[in-house]
Amino acid sequence: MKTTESRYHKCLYFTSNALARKVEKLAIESWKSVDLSPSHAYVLMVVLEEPGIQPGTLSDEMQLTPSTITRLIEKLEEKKMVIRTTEGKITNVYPTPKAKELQPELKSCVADFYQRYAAILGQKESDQFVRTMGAFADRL
Amino acid sequence: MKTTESRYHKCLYFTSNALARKVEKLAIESWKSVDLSPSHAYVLMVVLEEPGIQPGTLSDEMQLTPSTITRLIEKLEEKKMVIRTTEGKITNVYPTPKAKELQPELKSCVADFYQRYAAILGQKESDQFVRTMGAFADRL
DNA sequence: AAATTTTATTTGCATATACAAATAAAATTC
DNA sequence: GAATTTTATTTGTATATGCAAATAAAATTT
Repeated sequence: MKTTESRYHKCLYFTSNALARKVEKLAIESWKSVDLSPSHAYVLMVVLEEPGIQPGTLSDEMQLTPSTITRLIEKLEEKKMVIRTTEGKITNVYPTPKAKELQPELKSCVADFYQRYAAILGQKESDQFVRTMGAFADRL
Repeated sequence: MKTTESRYHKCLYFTSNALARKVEKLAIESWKSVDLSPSHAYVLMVVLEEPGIQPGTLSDEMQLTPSTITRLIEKLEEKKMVIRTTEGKITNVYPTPKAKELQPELKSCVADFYQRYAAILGQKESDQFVRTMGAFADRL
């Protein structure tokens, strides 16, 4: 009897990547309606909640490198969702009116995404799982 | 009081990606000694365990797309770690003697990686966590 | 206040991955 | 057995992300 299908399923590397890829797919579906990737949508939502936030703060909060944040913001700027103002060495990122209009829709994407995975994984179980995963991630 | 640092930490999208990025970094360290990325090392290890394995099987097992598997194999071929033989529409991937020599070293990288995260997260806790994560990933 | 160091951001480049299309062979249907 | 469909793999292209270097401004030191 072959057991190939579970050969590396016990490894943290394999498993965390496989999970992230599957979650990514699910998330893409949920944010399709706003024509934004999940990453872009998250950045935008943070900017909406904290207008004028600096890229460095976004980088810290989202645990993405500054260069990645720059690229995400550039794209959002192209889409007229945010504007950047630079004064000296600091940059502030503000949502545009267009982004503010979109905010309810973004919130419904969050809700849709949550519904999707809670439906599959269970509400309590998935909540607990996300908490645990967050705690493990913080420790690494 | 600001709570920005945990704003999206409750979301499966954010958390699974953050975890995967951190695990990736840890894994890169562990495989540095064999000059292979974790993905390449995993493919190679599967090929070593199952010489002649087909790309499609690797794709199924590793839950990566066929095109990604092709690229990973190409790189391993450049590094003279595997050879491909094609007969009709099927391709078989075999480890080279060089790869076979490296096998013990690869195994010690796996062990090193496990040690690293078990040291941080705890052995039992991390084992349990990986099992849980695998189960959730399978359900998605 | 000039020189140095630190901080914030962006840019250049590299890598991993995916999707869709292309290719080509095998299997199935008629 | 010819035509069609399915299967296996590769290729072209796009995206997300990171690291290291470049820029440039602010803060600190001397």
